[in-house]
Amino acid sequence: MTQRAIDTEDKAARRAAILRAARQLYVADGYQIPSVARIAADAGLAKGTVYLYFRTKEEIFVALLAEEFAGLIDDANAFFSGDFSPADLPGFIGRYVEYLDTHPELLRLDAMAYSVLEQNLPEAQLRMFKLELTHRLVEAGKRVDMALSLPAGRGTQLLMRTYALTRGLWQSLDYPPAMKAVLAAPEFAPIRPDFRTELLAALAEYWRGALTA
Amino acid sequence: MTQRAIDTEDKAARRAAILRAARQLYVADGYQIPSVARIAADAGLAKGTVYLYFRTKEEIFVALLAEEFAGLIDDANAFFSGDFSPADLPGFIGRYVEYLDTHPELLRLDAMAYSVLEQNLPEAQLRMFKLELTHRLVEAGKRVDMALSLPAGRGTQLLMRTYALTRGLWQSLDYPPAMKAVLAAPEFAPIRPDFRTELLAALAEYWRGALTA
Amino acid sequence: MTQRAIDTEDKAARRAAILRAARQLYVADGYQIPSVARIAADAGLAKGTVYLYFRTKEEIFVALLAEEFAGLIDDANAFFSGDFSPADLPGFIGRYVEYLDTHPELLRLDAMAYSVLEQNLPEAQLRMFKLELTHRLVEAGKRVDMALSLPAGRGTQLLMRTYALTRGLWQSLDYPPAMKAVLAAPEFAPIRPDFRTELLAALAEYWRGALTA
Amino acid sequence: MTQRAIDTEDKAARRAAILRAARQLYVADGYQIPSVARIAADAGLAKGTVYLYFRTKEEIFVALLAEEFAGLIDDANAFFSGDFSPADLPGFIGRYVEYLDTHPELLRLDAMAYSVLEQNLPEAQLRMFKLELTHRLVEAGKRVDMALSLPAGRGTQLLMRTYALTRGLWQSLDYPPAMKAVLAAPEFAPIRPDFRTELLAALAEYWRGALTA
DNA sequence: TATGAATGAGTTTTCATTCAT
DNA sequence: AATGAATGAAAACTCATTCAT
Repeated sequence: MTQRAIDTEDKAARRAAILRAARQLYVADGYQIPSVARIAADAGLAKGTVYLYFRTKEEIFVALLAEEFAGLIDDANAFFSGDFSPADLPGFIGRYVEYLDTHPELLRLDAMAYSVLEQNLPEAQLRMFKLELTHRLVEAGKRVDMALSLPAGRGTQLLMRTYALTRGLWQSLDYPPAMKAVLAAPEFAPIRPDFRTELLAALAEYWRGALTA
Repeated sequence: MTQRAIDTEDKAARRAAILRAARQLYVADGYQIPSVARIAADAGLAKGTVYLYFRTKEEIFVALLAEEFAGLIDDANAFFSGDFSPADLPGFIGRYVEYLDTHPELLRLDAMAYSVLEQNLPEAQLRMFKLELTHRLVEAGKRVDMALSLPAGRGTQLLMRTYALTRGLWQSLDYPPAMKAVLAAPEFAPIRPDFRTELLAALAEYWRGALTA
Repeated sequence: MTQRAIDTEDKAARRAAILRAARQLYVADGYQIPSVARIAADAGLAKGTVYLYFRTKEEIFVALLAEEFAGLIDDANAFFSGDFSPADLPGFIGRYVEYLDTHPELLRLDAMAYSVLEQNLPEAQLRMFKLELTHRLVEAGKRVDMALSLPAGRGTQLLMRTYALTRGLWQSLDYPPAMKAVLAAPEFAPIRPDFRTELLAALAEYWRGALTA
Repeated sequence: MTQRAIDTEDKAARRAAILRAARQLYVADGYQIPSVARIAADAGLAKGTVYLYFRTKEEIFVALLAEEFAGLIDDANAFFSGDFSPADLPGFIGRYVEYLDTHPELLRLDAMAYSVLEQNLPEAQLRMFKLELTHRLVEAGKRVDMALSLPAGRGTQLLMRTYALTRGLWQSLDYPPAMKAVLAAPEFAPIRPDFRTELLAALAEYWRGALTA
């Protein structure tokens, strides 16, 4: 990859390579943010080149998060696009959990977002990220409103609360690899239910409460 | 503070001074973990002295977290101690939210727990922390079981899910000071409801769904 | 050992306990100089107490070295005390090597002497150490002179050169435990003869040359 | 030195500058290993730059030692290269002592080798260092074998013992600058012969004994 | 005498970012 | 555009020594 990326397509490929390397290393390293040097090496680029595509390291990870969230919301959108009746709700929840299950880095990156990224990111970039996210979320909320005949804004609210429950449970139930063995001991059983099962149950309860008059 | 902490009481005071300094700096610094040097200076001690009371920096913050959680759970316990009828549930939720409101650093410290502490903390210390937490939680869960005539274990489950929703919402709705002005703009309204109001509403929905046959 | 050491005997016992602990830890730690805290703990004393017996940490190790050297020289003295004919020389060398073999910390402490102790030790203390050593050495040299009918001073010279060859070979042939496995590979054979064998051979050659007209 | 070392030659110059600074400071500091910060400053580089050329501080000093030894052995090789008769042996010893005399840091660095480097150096690096050293030594040994018609391996042995005697005498006779004045007193005369004279005499004795049937 | 609490100097290494080439 | 050499701030932790009790 010594050649120069002249046209837009090449540039997008470089950018994507950086993001891919960042994601892969983040996961491989046990969810420690990798150094720029490693990301660059993994993407087959020089360190300086990374800074032609992202102004700071945080920007890389924000872009990653944006991608992840976009994927999650798009998937929800797709579900609510077609015909939908309230009876399909369990199907939605199931698919949502399924999506999270097949995108394991999403919730891990997310846990980093609050405590690390938002603190160091220049305001303008955080603003952009949040704005895009809001747009997508509101858009998805509207579809929920329609699908379930809810008052305007209610869908967005439900989705936010759904995601809040999700991220909260994840952080309560996910542990670093080294801890897993330790927590397998029976005295920890109460705090070690399976994340997926727990999330399904909790979301079912929440939605039931939310949609009950 | 050239005086020496000889007896147990004085030592506890020193320990408390370190924790106080750590907590205060963490909040003042915009939720960045402060350096040991700053903690020591703030506590009026030399750097080395801090290491007489805590083996590592992480240990300081784990102790802080343990304190915070203990306070929260104790408060819940107190509520469920006396006579309690299911009709008092809104009162419980209200008090819970109130407690969080008067202990603003709790959720901020908590956000650090997953991403920072669990990665760096020696296994033995993390284990102790989790074990104590589990004990308290299970104990509180039992009281909930009794108060609401629930099957064994259900109370713990409800409390965990309640806290998950809480921490998830907090991370979605809390922003660094610098961002608050930016997000006051109307286009961000959907993602900027007041945390307290939002939490009350979301918990009401969750508990309603959870306790509904 | 909480009692106070009032009389001289008790004091000597304390001092000896410190030296014993220092020697033992030095050997146990793979020849790293242990911290004063560990020495104190191992000797059953408080840290501060160690400083009642030795002004600095270096002083402890110099005292240790002095003990070791005294033992070595005394042993040589004992050998040359009785009737002695030049034909007994191989016996002397054998006994000398034997002594080193049964006092494995001697040469290890010695290797530390030049590079560490002599640099940090206050002049007065180093002076005392060297003076005592010189006295013993000259005394032993005199016995050698007599035993072998050598001109005055020659025995001291021979002993110094003997020890020089010894310490030099030791440093060339001794390795940290971790390296021993590595150096067992055949390509290192030339630099890995057995120390004892090598020393015996080298000393035999040296003395032969030295006593040959 | 804001200029960048792009090509191999410039890089070698940087590396050399670091080594030069390290050597000079080691000697100037009274044979204490200097901090990386001081080495960098002395070499006109930033601290981080040093780590572009050496992975650890120990690596710097091992490189220094390797250079010194290579120089010494090469010099011996040069001597034994041409025609050589056993009668030239005093010439060899003289030249060897001469070389040490003109490279005063060699033996001082060497004293550091055993006690400091071998304890902290990663195994792989120590292995490489020892391997290179062994190769050079064996090579030189072979030349000695040929020159003196000795059985295979005997030359290497003689060289090792020669160096052992050298390093041992050095450590017995070299003192930190502060001590020199003190030891000038007449009572220390027996342990203060001139190193050079002493080494010449001792080596002559050793080689005489070694080559005598 | 004995203790052990307190001190704070001292050092290696990492790594995001810049900028000369 | 791309490179990668150079930078230097930043931070945790150790430990010999002191001295109040």
